[in-house]
Amino acid sequence: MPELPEVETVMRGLRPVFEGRRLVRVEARRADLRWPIPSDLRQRLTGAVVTRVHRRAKYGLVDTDRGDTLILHLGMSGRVRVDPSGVEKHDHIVIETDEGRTAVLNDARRFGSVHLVETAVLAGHFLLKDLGPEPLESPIELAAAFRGRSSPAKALLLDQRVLAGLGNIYVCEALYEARVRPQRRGGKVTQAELARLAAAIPEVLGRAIAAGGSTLRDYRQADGELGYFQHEFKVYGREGEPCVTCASPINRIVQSGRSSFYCPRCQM
DNA sequence: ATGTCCACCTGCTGGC
DNA sequence: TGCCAGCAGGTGGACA
Repeated sequence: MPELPEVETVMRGLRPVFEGRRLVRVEARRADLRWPIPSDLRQRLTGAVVTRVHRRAKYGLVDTDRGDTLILHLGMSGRVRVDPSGVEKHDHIVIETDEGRTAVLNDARRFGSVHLVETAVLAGHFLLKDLGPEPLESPIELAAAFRGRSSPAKALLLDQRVLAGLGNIYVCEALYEARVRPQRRGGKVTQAELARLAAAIPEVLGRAIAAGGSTLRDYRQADGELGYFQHEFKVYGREGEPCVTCASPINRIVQSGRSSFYCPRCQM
C-alpha cells in the first residue's frame, strides 16, 4: 500500500481528524516497530495540540504546538484506521483527540516506524536528511542523477535520494508511460526519455492520489483499505497479460530482489 | 563513491 | 486439512 500517493491519502484523511485538535490519549502497544518507539511518546504528545498534518516523501508528519513532530512511516504493510470499530491484531499505536476521534496505526510486518523529533531540527533527522526532491512540488530534473550511471533506471528511480516518494509500483508504471525499460542503464537513458520520465512521474502519482482521494469519503468507515488505483495499473502485477497499448504479454523480471513489470514491445 | 545483497517481519496464495 | 515455497507496496546497513 504505502508509496507517496498512499501516504498522501492517509495524511489527507488524518488532517481533518487531527489538525487543531488536542491529543488526549496516546498509547504505544509495543516497544518497537522497525525502530524503537520513543519511550516518551505518550508524555510528549498527550495534551499537545496538532498544528499541522503533512508529508515528506513516504513519511507522514504531525506537528504539535509543543515544537515536536511525529514522524510516521508505514513500511510495507502499515495502515491507519480512523475511528475503528474495534481492536485488531497488529494495532500498535492509538491516538485519541479531544473530540473523541481515534487514529490507529496497524502494521503487521512492522517495517514501519514512529519517531518524535523537534520540529526545528526535523529536516536534519537521519531518516529525512538525504531525501531528494518531492516529485510533485517542482519540475523533475533527472539528468544529473542518471548521467554516467551504470545502475538500471529502475534502481535510480527507487533511490530516495534521487526522487523522494517513488516505490516499486509507481516506478514500474512511470517507466511504462515513458517507454523506458526498467533494466536500461541510467547513463544510456536519452534526454528525450528523461523528459518523458519527468512528465510521467507526476502524472502517474497525481492520478493515483486522485484515485486514493476518491476513497476519502469512506475513510472514516473503519478498515482504511485503500488502493483503488490498482485497477488502473498498466504493467504492475500484470505478468503475461496483454499490454494496454500493443497487446504484447507483459514481462516480469527480478531486479535486486524485486519484481519489475514492463512491456517488451513498448519499452526499449 | 558506486553497486549489490541481506535482513527485518507477518500474512496470503497456490501447489502437492 | 496440513505443509511448504514463494511472494508482497521499504530501506538501513553491510559488504565488495
